[in-house]
Order: sequence, then C-alpha cells, then structure tokens
Amino acid sequence: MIFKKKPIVAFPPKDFYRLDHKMYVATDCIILGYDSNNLKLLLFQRNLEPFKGEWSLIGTFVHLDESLEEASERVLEQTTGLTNIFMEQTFTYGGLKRDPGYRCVSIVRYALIRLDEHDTKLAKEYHAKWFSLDELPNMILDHQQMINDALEILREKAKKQSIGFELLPKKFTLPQFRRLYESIYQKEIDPRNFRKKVLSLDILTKLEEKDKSNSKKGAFLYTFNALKYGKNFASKAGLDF
Amino acid sequence: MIFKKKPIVAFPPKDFYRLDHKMYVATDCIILGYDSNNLKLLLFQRNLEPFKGEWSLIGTFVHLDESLEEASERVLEQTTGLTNIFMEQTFTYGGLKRDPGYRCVSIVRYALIRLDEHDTKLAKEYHAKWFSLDELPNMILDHQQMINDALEILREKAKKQSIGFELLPKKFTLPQFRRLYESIYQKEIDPRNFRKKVLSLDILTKLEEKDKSNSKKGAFLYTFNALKYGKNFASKAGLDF
DNA sequence: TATAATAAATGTAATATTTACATTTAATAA
DNA sequence: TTATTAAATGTAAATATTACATTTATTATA
Repeated sequence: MIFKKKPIVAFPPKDFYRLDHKMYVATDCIILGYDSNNLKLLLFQRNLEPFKGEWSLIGTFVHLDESLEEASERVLEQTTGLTNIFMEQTFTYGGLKRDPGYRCVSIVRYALIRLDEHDTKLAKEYHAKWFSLDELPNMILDHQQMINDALEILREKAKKQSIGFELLPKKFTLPQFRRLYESIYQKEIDPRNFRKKVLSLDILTKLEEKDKSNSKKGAFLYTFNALKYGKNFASKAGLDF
Repeated sequence: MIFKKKPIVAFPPKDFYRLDHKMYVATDCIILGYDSNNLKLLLFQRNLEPFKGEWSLIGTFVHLDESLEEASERVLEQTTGLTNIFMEQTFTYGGLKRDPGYRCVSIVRYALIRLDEHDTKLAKEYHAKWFSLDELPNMILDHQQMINDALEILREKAKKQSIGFELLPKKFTLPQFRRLYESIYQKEIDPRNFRKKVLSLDILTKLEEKDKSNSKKGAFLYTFNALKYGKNFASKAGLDF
C-alpha cells in the first residue's frame, strides 16, 4: 500500500512514535458549589508567572503515572480536601495558541461539591475565592470558554439528573432546591410547578424540621432518598423546566 | 505560602515544564454514515504492528503545528476525501494502560457524512470497511467504549438537531428519515407520529419527485430547507421520540 | 386488463405533560 | 393584636405525546 499523503496512526511507520509529537497534557477543574441561592465557582489567583495575579481555574499537568481522572481528583482534593466527588468531563481544549510558549492540551472536568463540606483553610492557602456566575472576573487563556461550555453541559445534565443531590446540603428546603435550578437554568421557575414536578418524582423524604433562616413561617426540610432516587428518576421528563 | 502537598499548575515552579510530563496526544475519529436504512461506521483494518490485522477507528497523532480539530479533519479528509463536515468532540480517553508501551491520550470526535459523497477508492486504500452498528467486529484498545459513548452523545444531539441534515442524501424520503432516527434511537417510531412531528417543525421542502426504489407506490422526496431550519428548529421538543 | 401485492400516506381520540395563575397559612416581630 | 413575610397549595387551559387502522398509488403478474 502506498501512502498518497502523510501516513496516519492506524498504520504507524516505526519512526512515528517520535518525541516531537509529545505535548503537555493538563487538566483544568471547574469547581461548582451552591450557596445562598447562587451557583458559585471556585477560582484561583495565580501567585507566580506567567499570569501572576490573574484569575484562573485550578489545573495541573497530568503525570505519566496517573489517569486523567486521578489528576483532576488530585487537584480537587488538594484545593478543597474533598474526595469521592461527582466529576464529569466536558471538553478538551487544544488550540495551537491557547497557551503561550508551549503546546499544551487541557482536559476539563467539572466538579459539584457541597460548599459547607469543603476545607476553607485550603482554599485560602491556594488563593482561591468563590464567585457568583454573574460576577466572574477576567480569566486567563480560554478559561471563560471552558466555563461557558461546562455550564451548558451542566444544564443538560440537570434535566436528567438531580444535580441537587451533589450541590445541596444533606438537608434542604424546596425553595432552596428551586433556586438552585433557577440559577442553573438562569430563569425563574414557578414555585407551584416546581414543587409539583419534583414531588412527583418521589425521590425526596420530607422531615419534620423546618429551616427558618429565610422566613418567619419556615420551610420544611427534605433529604434525598438515594434508594428511591435510583428507582424513580428514570422518568423521561426528569427536571426540565 | 507553603505547599503541603505536591504543587499544582496554577502556581508552577520553574522546573515544572519538564519533558517527563509530555505525552503522545492522538485523536480518533468516529466516522458515521447512513445507508440502506442503517447507521454505519467506518472501521480500519490495521496493516502494521501493533495490532496488525485488527479493526480500529482511524486516528492520528496530533502534530505540534495543528489544532485538535485540524488533526481530526486531516484524518477525515485523508480517508474519505471530505472536508467541511459536521464533527463534534465526545470525550478524551487517557487511562494509564489504554495503549501498551507508551502513554497516549486520545481526543475523540465523531463525524457525520453522506455515504454517497465519500471517496470509496480512498477507503479501499486505507483498508476501511463500513459496518452496521449491530455487527461491529472486535476492536483494539478502548475503541468500542469510544463508540458507545459517541452513540449516546449522538442520540442526545439527534433530539435537538436534525442529524438528517448531515447524514441523508440531499433528497430523501420521510420513511428514509424515519428509519435513520429508528437506527439512532434503536427503536421503532410510529410512521404517523414521526411524520406529524417532523412536518410540524416546518424545515422541509416537499418535491414533486418520488423515489420508487423501495415501493411500487413510491415515496415523495424532500430536501432540508436550511433557511427554515435555522429559523424553526428552536422548538423545545425537537425530534425526541 | 383485472387483480394481487406492497409500502406510502393519512387522522383522530385518549392520555400525559406543561404552563399560567392567586390565595391561604404559619410564624415572627412590631 | 396586627403587620409582615415567605411558604404552601390547586386547578383549568393549552400543548405534546401516544396508540392505533384504513386508504392510496403504483407495479407486477395472472
């Protein structure tokens, strides 16, 4: 067989595994939490060149002895203290010029954490700060794009899976749950319709307790029922609004 | 600031851009076409070690002087002759052991092409063969997983976008269109319901011509109306069945 | 030229889902 | 006791989905 053009990898000639094809492989981590009615994002202020003083996602080079998942989980643990966290890959960014000086592709994953469970001391150490999505600072490189893409994917995910499971505290109120979805979908959701749909999924357990931090009347607390969740969330409609 | 653990990339020490973090970066291409009522996948039989004689997706190393997109488009053009094709990234695979002998991450994109437009001579040259999804051969490495993931993403995509635009010939019949969706969703779709929904989107132009290759009566041919498509497909429901 | 065969084309009623909308209630603070 | 506030709640209309069977156009054949 004769190659008309440059050979491709399905048929690699012996000299194809060449050093000059190697690149840096990084992973960037979009850490999302939910607090006081807003979806928030953990950003880091760099304390070294390049881009010293500027804001960025947290990332790392992927080491040769770890998987992509291990790399992003390492970063997440180092900066939040958390393990066993919901993370999902979004896209890989590999533009020629995306990082000045050296060629580097970056695999992005987003993480959904419970704000009240993360190690704030670590966050401080790493010069990290939580930002509401509507007041993000300028970020380095293509990080804003990464965030936009991740939020779009999160929105799709939220339709099919109760993202609240990951983001809300163990006990939460329906208005809190609703406001989470409002901040994901960036639109108001009618409280009666939200309540109707969520309760119809039959994935929650209502507690006797009330949370009175937001009103005099107080709102009943709920927990997710993992068992019911697994059984009942298969519904086609899910949590689309 | 003192690092308690290994430093991470937001604060890279000078020696961090080290050669030993570099990896091979590949891209694998899932080439999908639609023919005689079946979604089909172009696979390649390797003619060199490693894995000589086995089937695989077509891929390439990403060159230092090209973007990820350019790399996969290069492969697609080399093997099908096609340019300007719908391609979308799925996931990046970077398990430690996914490729024996060297560490390599692979970014996967799928391409939707019109079978009747691709260069069959090239396909032959590259030892390529079209397979129906239900009779795929064993493939090397994690390629089966890549395909499974891509099909899941394609299914979601098909709900929100008329995949037919990319896969069907310029002129097509409604039964043809329906069978495409049946083979994407892997289930039967009621012809009356399909027709009703598709026509309600108002994105097609009905032609006078009939295609009589499948029946004595013949089925009317349609084309996509790109203009209407852009305007009218915003519908929430889309093509979910 | 009549008939058989075949896939294409078509409509409707029942059910389920989504949307829109306003009042009452429980608790606290004044 | 009253005012205030957010939580809780129900219903009707509109829309979307599903289920289902007959007629039609054409060709091939008897």
